Amino acid sequence: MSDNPYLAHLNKKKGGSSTPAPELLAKEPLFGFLPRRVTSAQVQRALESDVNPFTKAPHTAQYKKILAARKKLPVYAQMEEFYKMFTEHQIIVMVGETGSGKTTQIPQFVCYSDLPHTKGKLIACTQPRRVAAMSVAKRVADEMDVQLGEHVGYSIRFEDMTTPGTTFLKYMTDGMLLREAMNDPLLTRYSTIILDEAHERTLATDILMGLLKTLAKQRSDLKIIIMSATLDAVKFQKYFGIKPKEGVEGEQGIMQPAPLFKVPGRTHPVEVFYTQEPEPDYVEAAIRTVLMIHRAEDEGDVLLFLTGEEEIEDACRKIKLEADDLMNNDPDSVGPLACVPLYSSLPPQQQQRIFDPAPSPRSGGGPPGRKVVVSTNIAETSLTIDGIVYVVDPGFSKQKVYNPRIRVESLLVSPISKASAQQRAGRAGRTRPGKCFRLYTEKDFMSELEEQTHPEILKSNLANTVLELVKLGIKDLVRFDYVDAPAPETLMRALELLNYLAALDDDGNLTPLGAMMAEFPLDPQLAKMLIVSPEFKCSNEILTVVAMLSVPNVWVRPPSMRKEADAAKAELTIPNGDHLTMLNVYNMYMQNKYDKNWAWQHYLSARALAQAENVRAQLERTMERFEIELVSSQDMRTFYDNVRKALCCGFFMQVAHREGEKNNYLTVKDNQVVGLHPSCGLDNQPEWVLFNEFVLTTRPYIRTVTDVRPEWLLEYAPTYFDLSTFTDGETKRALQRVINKRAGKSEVRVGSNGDNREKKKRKKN
DNA sequence: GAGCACTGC
Repeated sequence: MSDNPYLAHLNKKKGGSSTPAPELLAKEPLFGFLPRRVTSAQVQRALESDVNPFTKAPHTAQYKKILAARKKLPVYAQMEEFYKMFTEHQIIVMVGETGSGKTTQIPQFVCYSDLPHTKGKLIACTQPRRVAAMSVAKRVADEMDVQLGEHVGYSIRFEDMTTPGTTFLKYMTDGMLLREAMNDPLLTRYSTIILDEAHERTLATDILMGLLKTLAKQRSDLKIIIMSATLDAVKFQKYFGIKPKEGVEGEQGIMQPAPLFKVPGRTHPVEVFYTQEPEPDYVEAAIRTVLMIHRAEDEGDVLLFLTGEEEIEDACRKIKLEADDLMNNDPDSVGPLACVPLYSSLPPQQQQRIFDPAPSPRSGGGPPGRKVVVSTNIAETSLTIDGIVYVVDPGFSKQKVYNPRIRVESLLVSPISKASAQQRAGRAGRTRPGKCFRLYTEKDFMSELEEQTHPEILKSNLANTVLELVKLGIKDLVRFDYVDAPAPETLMRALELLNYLAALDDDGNLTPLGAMMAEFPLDPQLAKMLIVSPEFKCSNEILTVVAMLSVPNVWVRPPSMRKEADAAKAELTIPNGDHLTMLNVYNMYMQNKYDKNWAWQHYLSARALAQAENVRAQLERTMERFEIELVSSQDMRTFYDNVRKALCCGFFMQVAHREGEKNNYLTVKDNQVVGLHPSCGLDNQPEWVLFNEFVLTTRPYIRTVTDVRPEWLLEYAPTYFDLSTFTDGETKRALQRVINKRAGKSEVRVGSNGDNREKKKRKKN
């Protein structure tokens, strides 16, 4: 038997169902607990104990206080039902609406059943976002009366707040668990894995669901809980269903859906209103509705959902102007209004303003003030604002769309799903009964909106994901058991890219280079150029470029100071490439670190630059692990050329050739007509450019662009630039000329005809 | 001569 002290006792006594002596329980609250066979009565007794069963320290007064609050959570009342289901099944789907306490309580329930601390195992609970993983872990550590980072911890990128050997309950981002799976495909450290917020369908959660479904068959000791919102539960139940007679010849197993554990939420009712007719201009209608609420509805704050920064800032200005007018015209019935914008690129300090209280009445006894938060989707999932009573939902959000044919992800304002509309409405009922005004007709809601928002896996470029899956040992990507399978063309595009980058061989097997690439938290193109950069004596520089490309835009351009911002940018610009400018910006930032105001004075985001520093350090550690040298060229004549050459090794598939005159480029092979983005710092329009991204806004643009030489492309990516694979056109002819010229040059050396001399002469002019 | 919905490694 194991060295489990509780079990050891049990074996001596033969049978542990009789109630143990109180003195024993006082010292060993977990006495008599059988792993995975505990009852809610046992657990409740342990919870009431004066001794912490995990630390053996006496419980604090705070513990008792929190416990009293926990007992009021809906999920607490269903503890017995939970243990019964958990004991009997390997996989459970759980539905718990907001306020049910599922995220904090269920993992603790599992701890008492798994007793992971006696077996050196852990329980993992994944979250789609870092802040959630951190804050929930803190809360649960308090509830369990332990230090955060000891028995209960969290693990997110850049921060591992766990103690190996001590931590047995770990909250983590879904991406982190996926990373761990790449090095331990059986996830042997875990006794139970809980995927929380599965309905959000992040890429990582979707891949994890596929892995866990397979893993459940290989590891009978592993338990899995999928926690989600109501609408998705049936889909997950079916996906994780089992055929009882699977494998038995001649038997047609009947699919048994995974059991559902359902816990009610604790929210207030929200009354939903629709418009009679469709609204032609949703922004105008939204502003009108907010003002109507302000004039006619009882006290309570308003949350308005719009799609982006510009729209939000614009709406805030208009609402403020009109609300001030209303108040001045009718001070006895209309109170003051504060309008607060909210979107992710807003500095944290300004984001905090959403938590400010509503303005007070202008005079004692006057009409109350009201706060209006105008937000992107960030307020739908990531941030909750208490005190919201009214929600205005125009029914749109910006959504990512991926077009595998031209390999471009773009953002498109699109109608939201029913699930999303429901989530938005719910934001009105967190503190008291509320109202939701939908700026579309009920008929449109019923018949036009999709049930669910498309999962990320259907909207993304999967190059990264495919590399991860191959690293995970998934052989047949097309037949992998996805919850929702991506378009075959998306997978083909990803495989093609990875093959050109030599991460996969022609049979789709991972190459040693690909295995290394998969270890970097980067897109494959970036990982590739980082790994090859020592060959060009510029790994220090490429590491910086890669870090800068991994963080949000560092340039700040306030609408009122565009000229100044552009001038500041011009001073830092390196004329033959935006990538080189990024390198320069980072180096200048590091040189001026003693000056706290440097970033601000140069219209740069200090936050983004600090992030780049952080990413750079993390990538540097991974490079050390693989003994990839950090080197720089001392020769200033070749310094930037080396960087440009290394860029070609990763991004040779993202090259465009100038055709015709003003700002007209054609992407190589895909033949998309694009223009240099206005933010581009190139001083002329070079014939060949390499770009980091292709964006589709008012017209197709390429952004973050560097001037490259066609000779480099032919030399470092001969397979991709094999001319027999090109369609006829100016690009092919231009490349052919380069090849002819090179051949000609070598012929000149052996003494050649006048044609080549003629060509050389032309080139000089 | 334009923009950055939101996450994550």
